[in-house]
Amino acid sequence: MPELPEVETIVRCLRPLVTGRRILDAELPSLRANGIGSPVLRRILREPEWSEPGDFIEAIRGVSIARVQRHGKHLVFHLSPGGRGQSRALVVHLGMTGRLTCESSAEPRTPHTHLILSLNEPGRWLHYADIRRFGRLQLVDASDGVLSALGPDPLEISFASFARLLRARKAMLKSLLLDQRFLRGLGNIYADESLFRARLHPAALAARLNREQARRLYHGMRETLRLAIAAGGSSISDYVDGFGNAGYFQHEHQVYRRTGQPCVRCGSLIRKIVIASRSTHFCPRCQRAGRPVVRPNCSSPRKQA
DNA sequence: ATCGGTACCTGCACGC
DNA sequence: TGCGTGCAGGTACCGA
Repeated sequence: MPELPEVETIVRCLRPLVTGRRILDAELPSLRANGIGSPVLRRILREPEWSEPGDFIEAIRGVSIARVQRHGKHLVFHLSPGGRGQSRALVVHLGMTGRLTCESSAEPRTPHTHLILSLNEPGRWLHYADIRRFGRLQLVDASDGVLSALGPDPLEISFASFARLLRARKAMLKSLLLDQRFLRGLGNIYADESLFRARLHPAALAARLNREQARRLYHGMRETLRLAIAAGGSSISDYVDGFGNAGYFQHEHQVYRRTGQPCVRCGSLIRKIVIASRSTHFCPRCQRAGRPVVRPNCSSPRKQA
């Protein structure tokens, strides 16, 4: 699942390969397979102003990629000229199984390849594939504010600001960390790993944290993300970087998908519960801080592995 | 403000 | 072997 560290890894792979390159052409293989107006493609290409996918191709043909940035879990390709005197960008969200890779062929590598961009560099194509099609491609104007609804980046926010945000929210920590309007970039893996490092119970209420606990969460979250980026992200099922290589942070997970295995810190067995409709992994002994006195009905215990 | 539930979507593990 | 079922979780949306 591409979360902040995976998207950051992909951006770092692709940046030197595509920056300054011109998009010579774009192909939509699912268009060939499903026909014009296919609902499949319309869902992937989130762009209500385009009446036909062909308009999307027309809009990015011939433009250059000025720079590539990560914004939360989104990849942002800034385009120039943007058209209509605007500053435009191609925004890519990889959903759960999305892959964005640099390839040496224009031929789709998988049956789930949805977009292929040919660049003005011999033997260099950008492929977008997504098995489960939760990912989205979107052309936006800089003024659109599509990305401005997201919260601050966890690696950029100061502790003072983070503590202020926490105090203002009553929600459970796990729910909050998954909320992209609160912080942008964390998903299920790194929310669980961050809470473990911070030794905080996932059902603890944000506003009830004391300063020391807030500080542990702040640093636990940032350390987790930095280590994950250094390891090239976590490859659980589908994730690969811009070169098609798997990451290896999954080998360093301390709680995520380790249900029933001993805690690396105390040896207690890792438990799995459900919070915010998401499987949540934690150590019942290390992560007592802030745990609810009465177990909330939304965190009913599930089967142990 | 915050929650649960549902929809979207495919591959895989599982039990029978 | 083959079939049905549950699970995985990103965002969007609805209703409470």
